[in-house]
Order: sequence, then structure tokens, then C-alpha cells
Amino acid sequence: MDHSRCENCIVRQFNSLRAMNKEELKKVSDSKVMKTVKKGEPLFEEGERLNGVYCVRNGVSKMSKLSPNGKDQIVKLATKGEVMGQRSVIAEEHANLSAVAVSDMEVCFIPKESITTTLQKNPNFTLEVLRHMAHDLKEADDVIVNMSQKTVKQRIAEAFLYLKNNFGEDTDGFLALTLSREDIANVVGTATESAIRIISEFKKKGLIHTSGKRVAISDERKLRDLAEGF
Amino acid sequence: MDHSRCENCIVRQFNSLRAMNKEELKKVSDSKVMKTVKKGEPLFEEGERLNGVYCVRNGVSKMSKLSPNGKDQIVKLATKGEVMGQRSVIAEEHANLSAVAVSDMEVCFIPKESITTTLQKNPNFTLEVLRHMAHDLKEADDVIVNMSQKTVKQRIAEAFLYLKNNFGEDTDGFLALTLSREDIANVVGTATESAIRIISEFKKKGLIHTSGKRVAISDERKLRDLAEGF
DNA sequence: GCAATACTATGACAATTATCAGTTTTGAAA
DNA sequence: TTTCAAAACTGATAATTGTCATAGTATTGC
Repeated sequence: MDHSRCENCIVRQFNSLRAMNKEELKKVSDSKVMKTVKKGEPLFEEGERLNGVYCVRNGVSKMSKLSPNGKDQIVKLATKGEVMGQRSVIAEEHANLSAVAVSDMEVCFIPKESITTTLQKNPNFTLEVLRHMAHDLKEADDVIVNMSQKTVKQRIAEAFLYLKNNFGEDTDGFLALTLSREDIANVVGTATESAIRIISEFKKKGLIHTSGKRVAISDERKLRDLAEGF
Repeated sequence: MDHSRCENCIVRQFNSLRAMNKEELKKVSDSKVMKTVKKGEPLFEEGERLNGVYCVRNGVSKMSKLSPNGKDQIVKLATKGEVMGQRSVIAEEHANLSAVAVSDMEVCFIPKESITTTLQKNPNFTLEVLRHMAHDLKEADDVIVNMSQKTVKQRIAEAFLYLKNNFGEDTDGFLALTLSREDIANVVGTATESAIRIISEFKKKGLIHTSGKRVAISDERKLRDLAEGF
């Protein structure tokens, strides 16, 4: 089986491409371009005009926006199965966020034409994309509430739990996705030093342990309590 | 002309209902129920199962979520032309946010069936809803960045500018939408006392002036500079 | 292997923001 | 109009978070 064909791609099951019919999928598959992106390399930049979307086959990308104070706020981490750039293509706007790989990635670039024509012709596909976006919107609303109502300590605890739930742990029990301290700070919206300080505090309290920049959760229960505000 | 009919409702031009065809619109209009909601009254509560959406004809509603610390974070202000509850109906989930009127409102309740059947049949409508949701998602992402990277002072300055741009001013130059200090605090995600203190500071600096709980912008330029971080 | 460089870590201090405890003002109901 | 409860406001103080300076630790490229 040719795994480079969208028709056979497992990743498709996770995203809205599963609502495409055979011929639509064939067209997408014929027009797509597979790319590998190394950790640290950008996929696209805020303000750029996207002429397609990126379907993630492997690896993780941070999607962030530069705020006027010069700091990068990470709004979302996109992983296997997720489609990046969809929003901009649908709204016919320039990209609102930048996408940079935080681990080595394999992505498929899909030219926007195959997406937009399917959107106009296949209501099932459109509805599926809509459902996904409705879900993203709920998540974004929840992030707003967390950002504005929780302390930095709570947000960092939550971030570790999020990383465990979404990316799992390696064989040694460390979080499978390793982010730099700066990236962690940019996820929770705080200064890098503050993030480091709180991570050290978590270590002292036995909630986590670390090895280099890798982090492992030692006491998930306590971490969860802390995140909830107890 | 019967203005109680969706077909003739001006508000429809602002939202995705404009992509409905005549018969779909007729069905919606036949099944809808007009309601008036007094300031302070809820439209729906977080966690509730919605069996329809609310189309705003007049007035403004705050859409908020209770955070574990007991504070209400206002995520969005919905006004004339906006459709509330759409996200929950599309995702077939319970409401993620509560909606409470912040001024007297006139809304139309539209049972979800007329929405969902149109979503399945009319791709134009689905695409239109999708575009609106894409726009909402961008706005939500921007709010995340503001919330996590700007100071309370900046966020309050921005809130006043937002209120002026979106709801305008009355004949005396005061912001047409008057929010309580507590609501302002809940929009920017801070303690009520902090919000009041900063509002007082703005007054002393001549950026705004007030009369009771009403606020007027005196120096928009300076307020904008402040919001941008200068 | 070694220098250059980026990242992690910690201390000292300043700025911001929250909390608590009160007083004053406002506006709606009697 | 008076009365009363809610909302707005202020001060004092504590807690949180940011900034700057500096030192240690990995990592990379030569």
C-alpha cells in the first residue's frame, strides 16, 4: 500500500479530510507536496499569505503570535492529524499566527484550491471542517479564561498535564514532547525566568523531576490539585 | 412590511442567515420565537443543553465562563446581528459559556432543527457559518495574546476603545454601552478594585471622564498609545 | 577537544496586581 | 422624599510577577 497517498494515510482519520469522497481525495493527493521540517524551522509566518494548508503527519509545531511588547505568545500546539492554516484559507485572510516546528516534522502541503472547491461542493466536508473549528473555538475560549483567571503557577502545572495527556511520555517516564523553558513560558504567557523559578519550585516540592530540559511528572495528583487552585 | 419576519429583518444581513434561501428562511421565520430579555436576565447558562440559537435584534449580551476561582470571565460581547449558541449547536455540546443581557434585549430564538437541516443541505450557508466562525476564532486567538501579554492598564484602555468602536457614543459623548465596573473588570480579567483604581487614574490623567458609571473618552490618541504600550 | 554560543538557573529588587477593610455615592423601591 | 442595598471608590498591605544582573551548564561547530 502506498502510504504517501492521502487515501491510505492514517492521519486523515483525525481531521476533516475524512469527509472527502474518493475523487476529491485523489485530487488532493495528486496536488499535495510532502515536506520535512526540522525542529526550529518555520512553516509559515504571521502576516504571510498562505496558498494552502499543512496537514501534520508527524511532529509538533507551535503556533504563536508576536505581541507588541516583543514577546511571542504560543496559542496552540499542532500535532499529528491537525491541519494548519485552515482558518486563514477559509477566511481568505493573511495568517494570524506563525508556525514553527518544535520537533522534527513531516507535513503535507495541500494547495488551497483543492480545499476551497471541496468546501463549495461537498457539504459534508464543510460541515466537518465547521465542527472542527467549533471545537477549536471552544478550546480558545477556555484558554482565555485560564489565562486571565489562573496564576502563572497554575498555568504551568496545567501545561505539564496538557503535555502528558496530548503527547504522552517516553519509556523513561519523561514527557515525550520537550519544550525549552522559553517555550513553556510563552505557552503560559509569563517571563522565562518566572517559568524557570516555578519549575524549580515544583522540583523541590516533588511534583516533577527533570533531566536537562526534559521534564517528568512525579505526582500527577498534586499537580492537578495545584492547577485547580488547591 | 412585516418586520417580525426574518425575510425582512435587517439584522440578518450581518450574520450567516443571509446565505439561506427563501424557503429555508421561511421555515426559520415560522419556527422562531421573539423574546425580550431585560438587562441582567440570563439567556442561557454554561453547561445547559441548547435546543436552538439566539439571534440578537437589539441590545447586548455578555458571554462569560465561571473560572474555578469563582470569578466570571467575560469572553465576548454579542450585539445586534450576532447569533449566540451557534457553536454549541454545531458541535452538539452543552453550552460552554453563559449569556446574560447587559442591556435590554430583543432576540429571536431559532430552534436548532431549522439550523441543522440547512447546514446539511445548503453548502453556501454552511460555508458562511464557517467563515463567521473562522473570524471568531481569530478574534479569540488575539484575545489570548492580549490577555497574556498586556498589563491590566493596557487591557482597560483597549476595552474602552473597543466599546467606542463597536457600540459608539451617545449624544453627550459617553460610551453608548455602559458596563458596571465589575463587568469591565471581568472583561479584562482583573479584580474589580484594580479596575476601579485604573479608571480613576485615567480620569486624573485626563484620558477619560465619567458621570456615574458612564464613561467618555477624552483623549483617544493617548488612550490608544497607552494600549499599545507607550 | 575546545571555544563560542545558547540555554538554564538563581538572587536582588522593582513593579504590578490582589486582597481586605472600610467609606462614600448612587439609584431604585417604599 | 426617605431609606436601604448595591455599587463605586480609597487606603493599607500582601502576594505575585517582571526585570536585570550574573553564574553555571549544555550544545554546536570547528
